[in-house]
Amino acid sequence: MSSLAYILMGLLKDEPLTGYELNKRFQYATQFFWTTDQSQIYRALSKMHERGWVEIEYVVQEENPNKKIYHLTPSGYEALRVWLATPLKPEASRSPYLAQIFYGGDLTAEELIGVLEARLKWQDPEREELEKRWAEVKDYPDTEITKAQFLRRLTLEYGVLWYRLQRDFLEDAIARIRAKWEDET
Amino acid sequence: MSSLAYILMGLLKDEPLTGYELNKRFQYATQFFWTTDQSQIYRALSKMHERGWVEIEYVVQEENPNKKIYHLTPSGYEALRVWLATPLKPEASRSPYLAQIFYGGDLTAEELIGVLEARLKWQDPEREELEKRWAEVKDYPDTEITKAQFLRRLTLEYGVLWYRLQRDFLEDAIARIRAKWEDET
DNA sequence: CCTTTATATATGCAATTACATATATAAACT
DNA sequence: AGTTTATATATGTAATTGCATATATAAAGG
Repeated sequence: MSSLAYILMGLLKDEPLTGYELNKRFQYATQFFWTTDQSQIYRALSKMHERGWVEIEYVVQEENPNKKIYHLTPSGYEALRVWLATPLKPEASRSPYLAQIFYGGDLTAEELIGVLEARLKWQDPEREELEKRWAEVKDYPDTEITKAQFLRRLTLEYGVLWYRLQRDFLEDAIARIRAKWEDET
Repeated sequence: MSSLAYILMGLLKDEPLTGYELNKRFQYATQFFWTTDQSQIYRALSKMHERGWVEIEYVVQEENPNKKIYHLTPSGYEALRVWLATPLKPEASRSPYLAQIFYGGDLTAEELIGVLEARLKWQDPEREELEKRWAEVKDYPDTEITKAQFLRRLTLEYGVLWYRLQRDFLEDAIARIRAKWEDET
C-alpha cells in the first residue's frame, strides 16, 4: 500500500470520518506533506476495507446523499503503528523548476524571472497560512503540550522553515539573475 | 511529455549522448532535482525521437555493444526553450517521513528517532557531496562566470541550503523528541 | 574458476497518479 | 431562470512510475 492509506489511517485514529470529510482534511491538516485527489481517497478506502483495516458504518440521510463513515479497526491501527516505525527509502526528488533554472542560460532575464515569480506567487499564500498557524502555537513550551500536539507542531515548524527557505532562495535568485543579465548586456 | 524529456534535452543541448551516458549524468548532475530509472530514460528517448526532438547516430562497436548517440534537433531545442520559460503548476508534496512524525505520538522515542536517524544517515552523505561541490565554486563572483555556470551554481546552492535545512531540522527534532519523551515517563 | 562490474539497449508489469466525468439533491447566489 | 456550491461516492482512463528481467561481451576482482 502506498503512504496514502497510512496517512488516512492517521486521521481515522482520532475520529471516524467519511471519504468526503477525509478529503477536506487533506486541504488543511496534511497539505504540506501530502496532497492527493478525491478519487484516490475513495480508492484507498476500498483497499483498506478489503484488508480489514477499516470498518464501514452506513448512514442513510434524507437531505444529503447517504454516507459511509470509516472506523479504524485494531488491525488497521496495528498496520499504522508498524508503518510509522519503519524507515522509508528516500523519496524521488522532483523539482522541475530547479531544472528550469539549471538549463535557463539561453533565456532572457524576463523569461527566467517569470518562472520564479510565478512560483513565489503561489507559494507565498501557502507560506503565510502556515506562518499564521505557527504563530498561534509556537510560544507554548514543549513541556506544556501533549506528545501528539508536540509532534504536529514540529511538522508545522518544518513546513514554515521550508517555505521560508523557498521564499528567500527565490527572492535572492531573482535579484541576482536580474543583476547578472543586466551586466552581460 | 513529462519533465524528464526536457531534462534530457537540457543535457543533450551541450553534447550528444547515449542513453547509457545520460543515465550516468543522472546520478550526478541532476540528482538533487530529478531522479529516475534507467528504463525511463530509454522510454523517454523513444518518444522524443518519435516527435523529432532528437536524431539518432548509430555507432557500431566491437568490444562493446552497439550504441545510439542522441543529437538534439532544432525542433527539440525549440521545445526545450518553450518549456524552460513556462511556469509549471505546483508539484505534489510527498514527504511520508513528515507524516510519520505527525502521527507518531503513540510510538516510543526509539521508534520515532530510528526513523529520523535513518533519514539523516542517507541524507548526510548526499549533503556532504553537494557541500564539496559547492566549496569548489562558491567563491567566484557572479560576474566572473558564464550565465550557464552561474545558474548551475545557483541550483547547487539551493541544494546545499535544502540539505542543511533537513539536517538541522532532523537533529533538532531528535534532541527535542528525546527530551520530551524522557519528560513524560 | 566464478562472480561481479562495465558497456549498452529494451520490454513486461503492476501500482500509482491526476484529471475528467457520472449521479443526485438542496441551497445559495447572480 | 440559470448557474454554482455543498453534500457524497464512484469509475474510466491514459500517463508515469519503479522494479525486475532479458540479452551479450569483456574485463576485473575474489
